[in-house]
Amino acid sequence: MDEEQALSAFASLSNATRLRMLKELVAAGADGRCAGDIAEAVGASPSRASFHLTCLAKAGLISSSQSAREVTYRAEFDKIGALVRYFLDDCCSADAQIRACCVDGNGC
Amino acid sequence: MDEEQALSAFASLSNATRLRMLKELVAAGADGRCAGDIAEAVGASPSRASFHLTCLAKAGLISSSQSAREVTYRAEFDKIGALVRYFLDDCCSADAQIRACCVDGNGC
DNA sequence: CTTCCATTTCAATGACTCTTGAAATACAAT
DNA sequence: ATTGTATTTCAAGAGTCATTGAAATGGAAG
Repeated sequence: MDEEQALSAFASLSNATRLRMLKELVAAGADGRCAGDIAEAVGASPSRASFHLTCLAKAGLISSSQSAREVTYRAEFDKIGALVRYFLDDCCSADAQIRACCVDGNGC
Repeated sequence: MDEEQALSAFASLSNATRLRMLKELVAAGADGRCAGDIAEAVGASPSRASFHLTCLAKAGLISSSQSAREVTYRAEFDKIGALVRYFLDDCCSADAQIRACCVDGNGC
């Protein structure tokens, strides 16, 4: 993960529709979910859903695969973890207070 | 931390100038740094620096205090940690693989 | 082969974001 | 008082992003 990828990922996460889509896909696990289901889950029109899913995919946070006429999207768990790690280590200098906050959740 | 705050925070982090500013401020620790120093560190004009610092402050990731004619900005360590925690817990369903990735950094 | 379904692409529009330089504010020093 | 320094505010312009609905693609089923 480099700065450019991180910026793209953060831009993806700065939109409510996309954040909810990612949430749906993480919850769906390794099997993922097809485009139409995700669209319905977040209340987006097909074209709007496609737009935002493409954005998340370009950022590397999700991936897609086609089978028959359905397109299945999946969360890229490693990439998501790598983003958090990049942020904690490279942007936040591996600061102990920040890490304690987000790992233990001790009163932050 | 709620969704609206997280979206605002992610939007703040999606710009290179601001991401670098945050990095400077985390590295600077609790004492923070004054606006001019931050501007110089990231290579931004005064007005551009002010614009981006205001953006980070509105998102709650940094705070400011004025003394004489200098304005000192500081990273809000707790808020930064809370953002990461919100992302891991609420957006990523506290997923174990993602957490392992970002905490241990085991091969992600 | 025609119709249906899932999804993407496209074009148009409006809204937002970023940058720039100039002007304004506010304080300190001479 | 005047000058200088630190920072913010403002207005204009370019660029990017989001939404909409219509059209296109491509596979499945009758």
